[in-house]
Amino acid sequence: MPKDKDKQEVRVRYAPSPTGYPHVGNIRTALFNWLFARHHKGSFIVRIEDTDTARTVEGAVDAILEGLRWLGMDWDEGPDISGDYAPYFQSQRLNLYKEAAKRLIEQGDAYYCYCTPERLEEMRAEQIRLKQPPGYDRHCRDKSATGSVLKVMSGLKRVVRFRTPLEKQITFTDIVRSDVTFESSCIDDFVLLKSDGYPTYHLASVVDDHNMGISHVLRAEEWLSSTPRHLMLYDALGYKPPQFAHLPMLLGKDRSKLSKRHGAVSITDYKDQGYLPEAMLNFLSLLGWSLDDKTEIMSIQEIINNFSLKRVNQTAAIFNSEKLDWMNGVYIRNLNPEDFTRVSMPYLERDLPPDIERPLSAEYVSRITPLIHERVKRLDEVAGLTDFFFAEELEYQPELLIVKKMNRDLSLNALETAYLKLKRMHQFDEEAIEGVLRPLAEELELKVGQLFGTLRVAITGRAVAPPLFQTMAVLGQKRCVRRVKKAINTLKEMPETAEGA
RNA sequence: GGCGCAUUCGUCUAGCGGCCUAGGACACCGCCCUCUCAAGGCGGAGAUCACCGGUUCGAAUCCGGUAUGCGCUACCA
Repeated sequence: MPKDKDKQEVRVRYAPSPTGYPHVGNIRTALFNWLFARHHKGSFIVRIEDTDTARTVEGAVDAILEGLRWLGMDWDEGPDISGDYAPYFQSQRLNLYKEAAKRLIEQGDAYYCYCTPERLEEMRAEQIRLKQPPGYDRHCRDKSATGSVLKVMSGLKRVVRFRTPLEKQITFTDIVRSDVTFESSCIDDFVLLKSDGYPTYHLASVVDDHNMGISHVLRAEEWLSSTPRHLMLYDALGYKPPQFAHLPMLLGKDRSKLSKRHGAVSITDYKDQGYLPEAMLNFLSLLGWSLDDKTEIMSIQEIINNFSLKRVNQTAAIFNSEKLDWMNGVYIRNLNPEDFTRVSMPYLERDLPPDIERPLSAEYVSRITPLIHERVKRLDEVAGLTDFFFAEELEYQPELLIVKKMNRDLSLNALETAYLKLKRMHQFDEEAIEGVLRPLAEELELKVGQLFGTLRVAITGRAVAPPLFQTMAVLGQKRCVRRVKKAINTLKEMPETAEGA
């Protein structure tokens, strides 16, 4: 047989359930599916698994799609754009599942179960008490169907359960974990159709993956133990199963499943904190996958070109945001000045104190942002790093004005001398300022660090700030002179014996 | 409890029988650069490759067991 015969088109799917925010672990799964599809020039499909009516959250679908869009992941078929296998909401495909369930019942591979939740709970409690493996006791498995007509007529709720083969070995080859074997004797008669008419994940995903022509199922490792159930369903339904690849999970710092108490877990949180989508995508791609032993910073295209399930590892990874911060800094520094200003703007508008006039001047901002560009790891730091450029008046912590190896009088003298010099300047650009201040240090017999440090506090109100001369040039002569004056006054109000911080 | 998967520096990872006295990156420490902070450069510390046996001339790499972690064991996905 020619090789190409069994080479099928790659069709993968991301199948989130809209029960909350788009979790990064979940998004990482979406990413691997997307990378796999794009690498193989296949299709990436988004399918909404809204079969749990109780847990469905309003707006969750939009948030999920928004997360994908933000990262630049596009889909070929999905809830908003439809496609050849529409609809892409499972809640709109109920007939398909019902038909499948009906067929299984007729074939004898499934049956109605009338056990009440109360009975099931009691049964489970008893099993746990007796240290038996919990699971459905197959109470309704071999009940004749004749009695059920009466039960249905009397309004009794029922579910459809799979008639799990009692003794069967299920072996499959997982792309990332190779051969895995399960005994069907350890699997109970799981529910296929719930009493509300909705399918469980097991039935719905099998029916849809088959109907939508999915070639590879790439999902998190937590699904590994469910795979034999799915395989039995494929078998009973006469479907050819797809290939499976179970991806390593994402864990929190304490090695437990990543959740809200570990901090930000929603992809939207990362956007809000000022991570660039390219950095986020690069970082996420490296959680469980690697190109080689050294390459880390890669463009989306490079990742797509090189992505392979062969290089996906089997170990769960701890989501470590320190490294993300570093990587985001790299991406920020790689931005050209215009782009950095552009991406910073929304964060400035959002984070600067409310008393600062809006909208911000784009021209003014574009003169400030280059001064902090290489210092930023996250865009939500930008406002805190630059607020003194926008404030009219500064409030000083007096002790900051006395830098190390200085005292009150020395500082006062330095500032007063500088004040006079600055006031008299005709040109106020970076070179001119440096031309005045550098000789001044010598004149005052101070180290440049002492003079510039003192001035830095006077000009910015803080001990750590962007380079002095550039900062002053952006602020302008008037404001600089005014601030130095205020610093002088602040120092004068201090007792003569005052010490620096 | 049962079943399954996993186990290399604190973290992300490279490694697929000899290239490993285990490589890279983040974080950390030191030095250089320097007006502070960053960025950058250089250097350092950090992993008896979970443990115990076996196979082999030779094992992080193959096999078995143990331990630990994680997952599943719902009318949740």
